[in-house]
Amino acid sequence: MSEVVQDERETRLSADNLVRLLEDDILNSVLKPGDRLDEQSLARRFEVSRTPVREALRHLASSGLVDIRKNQGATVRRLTTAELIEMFQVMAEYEGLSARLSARRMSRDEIAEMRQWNEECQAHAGKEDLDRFYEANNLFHDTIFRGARNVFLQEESRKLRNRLHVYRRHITSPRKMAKSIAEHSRIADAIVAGDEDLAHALMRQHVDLLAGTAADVLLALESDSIG
Amino acid sequence: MSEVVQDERETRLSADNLVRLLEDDILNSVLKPGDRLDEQSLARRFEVSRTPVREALRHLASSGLVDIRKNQGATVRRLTTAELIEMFQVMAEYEGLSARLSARRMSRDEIAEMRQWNEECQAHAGKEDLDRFYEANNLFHDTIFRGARNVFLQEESRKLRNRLHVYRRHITSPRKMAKSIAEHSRIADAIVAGDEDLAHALMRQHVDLLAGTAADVLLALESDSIG
DNA sequence: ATCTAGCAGATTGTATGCAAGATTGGAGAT
DNA sequence: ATCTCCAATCTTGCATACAATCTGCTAGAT
Repeated sequence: MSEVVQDERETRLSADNLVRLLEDDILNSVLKPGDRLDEQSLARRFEVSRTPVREALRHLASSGLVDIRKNQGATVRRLTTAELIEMFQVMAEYEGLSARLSARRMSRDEIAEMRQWNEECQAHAGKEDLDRFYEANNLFHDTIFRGARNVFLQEESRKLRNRLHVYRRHITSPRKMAKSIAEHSRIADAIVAGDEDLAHALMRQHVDLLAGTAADVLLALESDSIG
Repeated sequence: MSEVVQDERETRLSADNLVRLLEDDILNSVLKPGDRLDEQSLARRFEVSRTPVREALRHLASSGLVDIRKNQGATVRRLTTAELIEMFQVMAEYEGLSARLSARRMSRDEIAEMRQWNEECQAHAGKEDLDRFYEANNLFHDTIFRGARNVFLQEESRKLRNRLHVYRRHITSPRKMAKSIAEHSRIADAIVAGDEDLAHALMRQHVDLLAGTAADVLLALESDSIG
């Protein structure tokens, strides 16, 4: 055994890998909003020099997950309530569009898959298994995004969902699950029927938890603290 | 005069400035889709080292304007027809949402401004001044984005509009100007009336030049070449 | 003549050194 | 005791050096 014992990961990490690793840490709340991302510490932790770390941080910055301020380093981005509302509104629009496009383009297989995931939602809702419901719910929506045949939309919504992920979990409440499942059913029906306007509208309403005037009220309340 | 004569720009460019300069070059077609972005050449041109150039390129890559492939350098991203259609669909959704939100929130001043820009559109359309029409048209839409009070939406649509800019100019045809102006009027009316659903729908239709089934046809034609 | 292998040049990816700006802690003054 | 100012330390930003990979050309074989 003369060889040096390697880390579990590959021999060496590169900048691209760092992006994913850091992204994961942020999404899984290992790194929390406001946490400082010190270049040297990260370099030591991943056993690379500062250069690839810097590049990874810049990348994360332009995808919105971290903040970089000149000569003051990077921190995990903290979202204000106002920003969250804004993002949810856009997310609702993405989802609405995906439903509209799916109503035009979805394949038989995907329709079956979509219905399958909603049944899974129902199963986990029955057992009040929040985490698994959340997961099945995501897969239901994913299927509709795939059915939309719009890679750009899929990618943009993926990025946005990543940014909202941490905050989104807390919103899923037990009693809303039943309501969600019923809404899923109606959305699925509209898609199968090819009624794109209905699919769009139903999906928008389904996702936009803060629909109606609630958003406007909160927006007014917090508008000073937007920075 | 013992001091060294400085360049017209500030004494020194930093990575952040580079992002904007390169962005401008791409948007103004100084750098065309497919062009190679050599790190050393750019470093010489801007009189900095490769490090900030690399950071700028990574930034542009994650905002979608350039492609970076490992060990093969950066090129100005070239969009396929299919990708363009996808992006226009999303852009239409952004615009639709901005109209919806403006119908709820737009101020009196902004309403006046919005109508002003459409009159400007009309003036330039009369003289068949495509460039100025294009500009006034953009400002009309900008006003609605501002009226929506959603910074995130505004920023995302700005990024997307940048990416589409080069391709978009060519789409504006003389005879479509009159139609646009009429549609602007109806959108403005819906916003003023506070009819968010109508504003949303009208704006979507207005922007989605490839609406209806045209997109699907082209998508089917090109779907093999999406890579 | 064409195809392949291998070497030379060029370009990107990473590491490290150095300068400029920011943060923090303490000493002195009020 | 608290506030202010200054300096030591630390961190980031940029430059340069080195390593790894890719590209393109040439030479040789079939």
